[in-house]
Amino acid sequence: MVGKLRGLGYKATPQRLAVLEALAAEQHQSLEELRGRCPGVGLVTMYRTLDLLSETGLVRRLDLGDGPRYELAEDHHHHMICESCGEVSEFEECPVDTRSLADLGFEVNAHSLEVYGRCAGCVGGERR
Amino acid sequence: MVGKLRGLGYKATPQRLAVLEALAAEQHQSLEELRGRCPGVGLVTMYRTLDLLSETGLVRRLDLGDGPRYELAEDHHHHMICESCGEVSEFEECPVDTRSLADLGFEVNAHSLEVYGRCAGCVGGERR
DNA sequence: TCACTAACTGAAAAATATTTTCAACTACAC
DNA sequence: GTGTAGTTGAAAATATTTTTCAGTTAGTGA
Ligand SMILES: [Zn+2]
Ligand SMILES: [Zn+2]
Ligand SMILES: [Zn+2]
Ligand SMILES: [Zn+2]
Repeated sequence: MVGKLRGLGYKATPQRLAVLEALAAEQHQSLEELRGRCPGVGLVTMYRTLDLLSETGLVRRLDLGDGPRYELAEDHHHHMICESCGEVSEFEECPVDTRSLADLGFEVNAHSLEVYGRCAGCVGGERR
Repeated sequence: MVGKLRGLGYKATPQRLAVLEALAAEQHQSLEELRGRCPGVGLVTMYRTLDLLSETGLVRRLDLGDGPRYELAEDHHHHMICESCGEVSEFEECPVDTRSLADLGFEVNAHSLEVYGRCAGCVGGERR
């Protein structure tokens, strides 16, 4: 990670390392959650660092319904969002086949998929 | 549309009808674009109306990379976003198969998919 | 090891975006 | 028509993000 940053010509500052460490603690954190894990890092630097990490591809910015959230872009995965309890969970098996888009002349680089519904807990049990 | 609103217990005010008409003019508009088509409707009412329409399911709120955008939720479709020229286009054929999520106990209600890459124009031609 | 410099940081201010408040207004059921 | 719950919009409050700029620092190379 540090190597990748430096390879791109960026400095590996303590602030950037702190943000990376905060991101590693949990997926899908909001700016404020990340900030809680990075006392010491200024707000402006949080914004700038998340922008920079997003541009390098190390981090993905998500829109899961509430404000922006961030996660380390380690593997390809998607999100299931429970509309009853709000839980966000991930799944690895990719149910998307974009090959047909090639017929339209579109060259696919990436995709994002979010699935909305009710999680196992809410289906099985109590919550409406 | 008016019927659906009233059926849910909401009033069909001129402001709401104006917003619906603005939405019908073009898909994927930002708040400011919509506002341009609704002179006469106050900013607060724009926010409230778009919230309300999103909740009823008449309208979808999108995140295509820049700020929020809105579209009438008429048919099921997805978006291709060209990373070179920014063009957003739609495609109808749904390349998502969420059946495997049932094995995880998740009850799927809806999904959203965005595909990123380069559009036919940019692939064929000039733009980097 | 040390100095140099481009890159970086953070406080403050500015710019934007969104939500709350509340008094006045109106769609529509009766 | 009347009554009333629902609706509107201006202003104010709040939240979010960007810009500025003077001071700091990581990393390079002597
Ligand atoms: Zn995730
Ligand atoms: Zn996928
Ligand atoms: Zn669309
Ligand atoms: Zn689909």
